Amino acid sequence: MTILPSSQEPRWRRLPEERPQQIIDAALAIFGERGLAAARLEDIAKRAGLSKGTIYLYFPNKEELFREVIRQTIIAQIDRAERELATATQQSASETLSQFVRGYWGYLRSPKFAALFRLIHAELSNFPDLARFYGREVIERIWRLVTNIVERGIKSGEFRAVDPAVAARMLGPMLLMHALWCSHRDLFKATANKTDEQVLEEVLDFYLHAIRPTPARRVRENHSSK
Amino acid sequence: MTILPSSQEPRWRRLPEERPQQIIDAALAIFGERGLAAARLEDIAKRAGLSKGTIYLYFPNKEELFREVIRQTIIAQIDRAERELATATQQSASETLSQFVRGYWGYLRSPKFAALFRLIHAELSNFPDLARFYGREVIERIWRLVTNIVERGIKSGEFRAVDPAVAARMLGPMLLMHALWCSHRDLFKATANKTDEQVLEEVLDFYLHAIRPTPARRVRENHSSK
Amino acid sequence: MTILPSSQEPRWRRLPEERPQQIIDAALAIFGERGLAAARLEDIAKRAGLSKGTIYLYFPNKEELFREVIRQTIIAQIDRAERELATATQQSASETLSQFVRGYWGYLRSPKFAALFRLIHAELSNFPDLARFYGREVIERIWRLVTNIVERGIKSGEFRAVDPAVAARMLGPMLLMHALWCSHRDLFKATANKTDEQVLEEVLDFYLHAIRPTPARRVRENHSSK
Amino acid sequence: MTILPSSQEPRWRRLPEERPQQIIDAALAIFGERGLAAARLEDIAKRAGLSKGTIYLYFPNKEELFREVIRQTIIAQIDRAERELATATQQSASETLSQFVRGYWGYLRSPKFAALFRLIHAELSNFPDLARFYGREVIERIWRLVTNIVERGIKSGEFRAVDPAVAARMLGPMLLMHALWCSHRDLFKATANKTDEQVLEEVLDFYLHAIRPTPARRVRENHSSK
DNA sequence: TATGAATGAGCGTTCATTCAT
DNA sequence: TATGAATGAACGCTCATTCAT
Repeated sequence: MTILPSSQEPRWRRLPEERPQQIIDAALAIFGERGLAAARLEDIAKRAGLSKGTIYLYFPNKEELFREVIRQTIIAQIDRAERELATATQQSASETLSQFVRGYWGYLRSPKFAALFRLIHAELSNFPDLARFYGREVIERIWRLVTNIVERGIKSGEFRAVDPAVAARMLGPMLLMHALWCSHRDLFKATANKTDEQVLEEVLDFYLHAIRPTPARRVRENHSSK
Repeated sequence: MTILPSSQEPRWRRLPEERPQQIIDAALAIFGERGLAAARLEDIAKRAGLSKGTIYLYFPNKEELFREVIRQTIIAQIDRAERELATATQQSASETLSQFVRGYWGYLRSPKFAALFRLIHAELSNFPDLARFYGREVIERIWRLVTNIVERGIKSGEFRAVDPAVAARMLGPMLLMHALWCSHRDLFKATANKTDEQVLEEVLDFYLHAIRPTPARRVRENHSSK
Repeated sequence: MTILPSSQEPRWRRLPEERPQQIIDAALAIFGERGLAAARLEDIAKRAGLSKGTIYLYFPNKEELFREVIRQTIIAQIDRAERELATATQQSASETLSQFVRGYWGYLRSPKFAALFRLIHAELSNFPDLARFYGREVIERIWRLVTNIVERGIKSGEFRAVDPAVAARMLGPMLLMHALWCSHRDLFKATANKTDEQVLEEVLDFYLHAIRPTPARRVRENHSSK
Repeated sequence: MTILPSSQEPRWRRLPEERPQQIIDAALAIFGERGLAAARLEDIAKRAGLSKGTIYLYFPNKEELFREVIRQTIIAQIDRAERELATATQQSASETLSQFVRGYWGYLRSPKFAALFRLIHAELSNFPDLARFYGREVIERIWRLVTNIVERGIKSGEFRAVDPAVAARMLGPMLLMHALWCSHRDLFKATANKTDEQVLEEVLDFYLHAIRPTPARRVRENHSSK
């Protein structure tokens, strides 16, 4: 910005505009590790490279910081998802699904998601508005998205005639829990000796099997569950 | 101090042996609501109908109480599961699976599980030993159990030739997340207008579809789960 | 209470029933010295021989402690005044007045009053309810009391025909400010080399002169007290 | 920094010389409302239309600012009084007294005095030097002034033979407390339905009655104030 | 065994003070 | 000269833990 930054311009000190995000990032990390109550403002400040008091220049108190952390993280995740989907070329439903799953998996495996998941669940009862926001803007959004893909697959004959809304509900849980397990391979043997890619493929494969077309047509099927 | 009332005191207000369990039950409830850090010993005592100091007669401190709560709850869950399985008559794999799922679902929908799940996840990083214990004794145990059932089903031709360990890993997530959603119908539209039974059937049906035999060979299937 | 307090009964630990008053006394002293905002709870606790946390067993917070200190101090002053007046034998108005003034002066010269006066005035705007309470229960009460005495004196011919309510209003200020000055002889020369008694007599004498009967009629009296 | 706008800048936004007084005025107001400890530098700055840091260009710290506020306010009051007295034409002692009282009353009823009074009393013990300064330069000065007037009145036969120093001490308290009461008519019924003028007249009248000549000698009095 | 008053370390929050711009 | 972002010491308040009864 400045023209001719003379050689000894010593330092630029972080821009105040970055502060809120710096703090939110640090806070998400600490809150994620310790939970709301056990997290110490001092640690958040230290992690953000600031002093305790500075946080209060940008957030009125710990709880509001927490809310903002959750809100921002949710919003960031929505934005990310939307940007990703925007670039999705239209292919077969299976391919679309596969592409979506890979993108989603990337997010589920990030530390930000792990923290968010823990916080949302741990504080569900104390912050019902945040939980509602999360349910509406994240869970349901993904659910509707997958529902659409499945619907398309059914129409095209790629998938069997499941209730798309029901089928869509099954995908998230499998991905999510497997991602959590992959984040703690030391704790859960199930995924201990598999790579992320393997696990992902197993989930996707299993899911596609569940919605693969029933071959029959006229073939005498009677496996109607229940 | 009191003079005289020597021999015949009505001495058994409550069996002291019950105390620890009383406290643990109260603690699980409070910890489940508030989390470890935010839970107040005073509230736990009140809920147990005792006074604060009494807790220290049975547990050395808050953290140890927490550990014991988690341990006991996990152990109780294992016992319960084993007792349940002991009574299981051996039938087709599908029927066994169905029966297991129904029993498991009952547990997943109980408030004790909800509390345990939240606590384990919230304190994962602070109590890795508990998390490991949980992973080993609960997650893996169930995983192996389902693996066995699936293996049996494959052998009997009821299920397709999946990797049973992989297939087994898929069941828990779907049940668990759906149980959580059912516990918060106000937050998640997906299960809002379904009964628990409907949801359970949907999951089971979806799961069985995923492992139903590939019709390819010959179209002679007749396993109709349930 | 205990019969036969055996010799080595080691200590009786202060009775919890005394705690609130202990704290209030200490608080009045510290608040009086430093004011509400500058007083540190820790100092109040130390002065009461307790630890910081103990205060919170009896008062919900600093402000409420302050209110209670003021309330109690006001009430104690009212009680004291009423007890004193109860023993007052009915004599001439002058004598009654003199007796009242001497009693009031004793209170005005006590450190409790000095603290109360400072606090009430310093926090007037922040605690209008307390100020109102003080005005109603202390200032006005004394005012009415003196009004009555003056009225009696007028009827009996001891005093001139002043408006008794107006005359009554003049007494308090003179006593009060002189008491304050006497509490700070180092600061105010005016009372530096006089004893409390002298000052008191001067005020009383001056006041009685102000309401002494106008000689007019024909009576030629000159009972100037003292 | 800026290139070109060289010579003709409109350079005198506000004279820096005014700054200290601006700050002192704002500080007196805020200190008066909140007290020393509870007043926030930020609020003082805002009230002065400046930013927090600027105060430190003129005062080394909060306490020194406070001292300066008190000192300046006291000095201003002295100046004001002296200027006023300088214009006083010499008349009868009663008239001089009356004139003085009216001027003094005007000051006592001003918000500046109310603030000063509260602050001096609230911080008496923490700033004994200021209290001494106030006692010497304000209280005693007025005391001596009134003493002189009374002395003159005694000599002229307008007043009875009181100890002028004693009589002088009685005036301030009555005026001061009545002024305070008039500032809080909502709190003190005594002055609720009187105008400032009425109250002032009542005080003056009462005071003059107290020092009116004793009729004893000969019943030739004619001073009746006003 | 059970109580609950007392303690004091610990943390959230405020705000006087500093300092780079 | 003026700003206001940043700091960190200080203090109110909480609550796990202790202990006399």
